[in-house]
Amino acid sequence: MLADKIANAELEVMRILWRQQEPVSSLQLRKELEQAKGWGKSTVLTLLRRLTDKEVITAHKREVLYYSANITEEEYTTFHMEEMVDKLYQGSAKSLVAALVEHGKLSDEDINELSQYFKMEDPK
Amino acid sequence: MLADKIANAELEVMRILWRQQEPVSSLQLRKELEQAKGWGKSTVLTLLRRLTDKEVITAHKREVLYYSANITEEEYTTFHMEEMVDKLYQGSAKSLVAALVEHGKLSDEDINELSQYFKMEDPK
DNA sequence: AATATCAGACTACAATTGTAAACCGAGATT
DNA sequence: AATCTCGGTTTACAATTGTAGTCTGATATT
Repeated sequence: MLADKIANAELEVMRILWRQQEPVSSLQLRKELEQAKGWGKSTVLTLLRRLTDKEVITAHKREVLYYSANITEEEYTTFHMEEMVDKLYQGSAKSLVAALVEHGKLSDEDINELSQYFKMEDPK
Repeated sequence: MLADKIANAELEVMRILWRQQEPVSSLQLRKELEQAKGWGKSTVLTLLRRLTDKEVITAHKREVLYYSANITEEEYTTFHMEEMVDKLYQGSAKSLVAALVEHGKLSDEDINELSQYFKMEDPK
């Protein structure tokens, strides 16, 4: 519902939550993000608050706060993919794929695998 | 060079410039954008100034100012596509295409056409 | 010449974002 | 009891963005 607008920095937080199935404690989030991104404690907590405000995540109180995502990574990803297809390729996913091929972003193997994949799809 | 960060509103301006081959006058840009987006004169001129500052477009003085893009739409599109593949699919264009298929964003026809297209690619 | 018009420059201002310092209250330590 | 620690909250602050009002100088009009 609320893939509203997740800022880039906020997305880093989401990534960690998505990689976990269970709620993640503020402590762990801080540890990972201070490590990975060099962010200070306040920075991480601010991002968590903003995400909570946006209702993208929910906080559960225990000894410390635990956070869990309200949207799955796939929901978010899909949402943005569509946005980009609309924005950059006027809604034509085909154009996007064609452009990927043009620019050599798909290797021969990729194309082979995808061809196979295509055949299996749409069993209609 | 400078696909730096084109804001969404600025992108609307770029679209018009890209659809034209020749430089476009401020007057025409204003007319089209006031029409299409309901923006006021100052808004359009501000966007033009910001794009000029970012060196994404160049202004040429005549009777009025004429603007032309410094990057092509394709350059911009490619840039952002890559960004998204990295950001959402850890650099795997294949995953992106697979997701498009999963989500039914590619019709049977699309897939057929693309299969053909694939075969013709990579003549290596 | 006096004045109206209008393109373009300058200024504005709230919302969002990246990044964090300051502070506060409860539990741990002396 | 006094103090230290440390999660969590509040406040901060510059940059970017969306959106535009105001000012200025040149050209057009009377």
